[in-house]
Amino acid sequence: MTVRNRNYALADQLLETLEEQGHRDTEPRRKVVAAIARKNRHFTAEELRGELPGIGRATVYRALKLLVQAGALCRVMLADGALHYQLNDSAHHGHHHHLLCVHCGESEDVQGCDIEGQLHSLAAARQFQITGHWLEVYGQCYSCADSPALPA
Amino acid sequence: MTVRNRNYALADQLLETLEEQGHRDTEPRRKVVAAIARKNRHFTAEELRGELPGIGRATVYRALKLLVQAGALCRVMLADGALHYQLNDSAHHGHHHHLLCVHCGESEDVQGCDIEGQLHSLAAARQFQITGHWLEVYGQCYSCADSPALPA
DNA sequence: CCGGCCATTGATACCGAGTATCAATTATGG
DNA sequence: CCATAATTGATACTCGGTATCAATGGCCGG
Repeated sequence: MTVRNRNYALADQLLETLEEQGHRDTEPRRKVVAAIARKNRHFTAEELRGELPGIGRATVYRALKLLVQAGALCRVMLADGALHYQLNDSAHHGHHHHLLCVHCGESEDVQGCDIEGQLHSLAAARQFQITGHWLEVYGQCYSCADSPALPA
Repeated sequence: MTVRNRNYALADQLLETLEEQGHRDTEPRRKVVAAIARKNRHFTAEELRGELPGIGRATVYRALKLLVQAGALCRVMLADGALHYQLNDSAHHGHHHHLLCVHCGESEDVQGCDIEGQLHSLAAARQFQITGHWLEVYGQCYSCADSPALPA
């Protein structure tokens, strides 16, 4: 499949997700979703908005919110505290974490970790009932590990 | 020790921390630090600022930044994404996590967890070199567990 | 196929959390 | 006590996000 086709397919899939949630298929929404589908990395709201001149600010933010709620996008917090959005590949729609490369910005998903279990036993000792958690992991990915490191 | 005295002592301690880092002992700084010392829970920057009329906005934010850098304060992210500040009790100046009660807002520190170890072995398999992480845990504390639960 | 209802849009304004700038002030060391 | 350097606070700006509200336009039922 060509890149062009993959993006089209992804955009359609995202739109479909929104429709399943009872949201309408509108022109501005199509454009936002298409721009997101073109992304191969996490991005900020403003970055996305910059690629969508003519589309209202609120519309972009609303679309992002809906897609996060639908589980198609997730928010990732970078090491510097910046909040980015990232497409959830369809296999990872559920709860998962990220290994974020502070060097190249790449991110890998992590699912098979039993942090949950560990947290629960820890919390049990304090009679604290865990309902959720947020975890981001920062470091260097395989391809960046050899490269000259970032200044400490 | 009375509450008043405890707060004074804490405020002095915070000021001292700043001086150790080479920062000056100024009137506005004293006031900011005193307001922080009065807090027994995490707070937002604007909340703090509201308690300091007459002190410039930038000054409040600058003081917060310095105290975070000095390790006397830490930033905690609430379940709703709001960023708060919290006094580090002197025993927990190093890296630690929080059990945040979404009901009463109380927070407990966690240190003795070996999430690190777990993350490292996980990352090793992917040849990812971890340099840091960010974790917040949400739930209900002991005293809130019996109380009528929040609407799901 | 059409009309109406209601979701959606986008402009505007607002908020919270910061940061940059810069002239005026002030703490502090010599 | 003076000079230097840090600090202050006003202002303005950024970024991320939400509230409002009149105007638009998708969609469904007739």
